[in-house]
Amino acid sequence: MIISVPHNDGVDGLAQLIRIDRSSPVPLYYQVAQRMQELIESAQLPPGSRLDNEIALADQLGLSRPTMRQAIGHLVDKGLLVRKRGVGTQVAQRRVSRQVELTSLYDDLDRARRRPRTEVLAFEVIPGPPAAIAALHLPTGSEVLHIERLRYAEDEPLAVLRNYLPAGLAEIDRQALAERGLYQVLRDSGIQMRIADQTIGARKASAAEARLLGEVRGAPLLTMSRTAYDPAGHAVEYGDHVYRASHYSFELTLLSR
Amino acid sequence: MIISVPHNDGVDGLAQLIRIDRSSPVPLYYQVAQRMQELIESAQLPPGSRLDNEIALADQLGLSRPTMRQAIGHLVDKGLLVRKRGVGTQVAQRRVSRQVELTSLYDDLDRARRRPRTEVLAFEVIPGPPAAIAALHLPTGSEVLHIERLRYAEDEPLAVLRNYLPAGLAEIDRQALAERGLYQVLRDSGIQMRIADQTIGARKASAAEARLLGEVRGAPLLTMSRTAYDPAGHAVEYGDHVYRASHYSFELTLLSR
DNA sequence: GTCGGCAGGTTGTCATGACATTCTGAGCAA
DNA sequence: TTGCTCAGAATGTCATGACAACCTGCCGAC
Repeated sequence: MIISVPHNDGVDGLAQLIRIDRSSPVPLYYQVAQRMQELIESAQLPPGSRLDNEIALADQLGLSRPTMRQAIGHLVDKGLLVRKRGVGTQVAQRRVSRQVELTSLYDDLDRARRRPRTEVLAFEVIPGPPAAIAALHLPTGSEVLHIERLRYAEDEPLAVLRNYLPAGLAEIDRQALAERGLYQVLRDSGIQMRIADQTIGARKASAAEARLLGEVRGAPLLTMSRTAYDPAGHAVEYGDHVYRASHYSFELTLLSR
Repeated sequence: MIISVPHNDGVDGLAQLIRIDRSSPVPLYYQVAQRMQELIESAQLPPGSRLDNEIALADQLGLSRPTMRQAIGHLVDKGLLVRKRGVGTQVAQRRVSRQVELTSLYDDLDRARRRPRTEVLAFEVIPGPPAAIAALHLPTGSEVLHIERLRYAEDEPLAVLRNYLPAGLAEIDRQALAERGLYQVLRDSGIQMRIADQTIGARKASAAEARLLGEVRGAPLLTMSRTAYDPAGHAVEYGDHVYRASHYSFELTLLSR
């Protein structure tokens, strides 16, 4: 009788599914990581399947072991792979839903094909309100660009977005804001965002908010205030947003360690 | 006249502030990373200060460059350091507030000295409700441990916590739950949690919830449902929590890329 | 039959060396 | 004075080699 090897869902020909272009400027480890992520997300590498050991994989792909390890480590950090010393490397059991990243609401809606639309309610340079000044770590009395927008999804009002940016940070066009998300506009201006602090809470809608959002007064709203920083740690944006709780919720993935 | 070197807040004797113990089982890169994190958090390495280059640092500490890079990379991932190719490595401008991790509310309150207290309302094995079954990816009809708790902070009711765990996952003592947080109890049982999916929303309080939490009916509540997975990707816990919006908000730090 | 030790396999850590890429600033030329 | 070029310096990438720590399963001893 033939005993089937337990848990052996191994993929022998992983190397055949990955092509490496050594003339590309894209780093080798990144090419491998990206390709492996595609394979995992397309279920060609199903959850639970075991990879060959690092040395064999590196050998098959014509890479060194550190490079292969770097690729695998990248995916382990993302939670797509699980490594166990003395055992091996497996594809993690579940598909990871995309992490809530430093994206704007607009990008999220756009990806979800929810037909985002934006109405710019205010767009002006003003002396910074104390809350914005404090969040952006600016000297008292500094001027800020104040933006207020009403965001729709599928022609239904969804959120009121108030944002404050240091005046003169970037060339921002009011028209661009009506067509794209703030974060996309910032990125197009060369502003990078690396870290953000968020606070998520809830409260009742004021009369004005209820009117804008098509809710009754006192309806529960989800609130999110966020300060975003560039790679050097300088604050570039402070936002104070309210969402219709009946139409919106935040989804996020936490990684431990 | 002496021209001061621009931006040179360099710390020469970094090596003198770091001691490595080669006989320790703790990896060298980790010893270095941990010590550097201490120095940054204690402002002995102030924000903006520049580190020596990797090769010099490695040399000063008697390490190889890859090891030194691994230590620095660790802190870059945490957002404590900023690396720029061709330029150097600097301490990031702002102090990073602690990331919302896979901690329970109890741990957070305990750390904040808010005197958490727990009242266990329900503790029973039941046939799994559909929502819990789906979240935990269990076969229909499976039994689950159902826990319902009322959490206080400083003798003020704060949240109603409903949790579901696969039956028989761990030895859980009702008494332990009254004294510690669920996550601490799970960790003590050897259950590890690596990834969690969370959804945060808001809604009005039901009559029962309002009574438990000392709010009026219709008061805004913050809701959080979470499914936590162990390193292998198996669901270990599903929680459905409601918080008094007037007393609680979520704070989290997002890192991009 | 059960327990414990041992061997083999796999990932974790660390060192050394080399070259590529990128940024900054000094110095030269217009 | 202004703009361009280039050298220096720093990080980014990759290769090779070696040993350590850990897990699993086999196999022998009791």
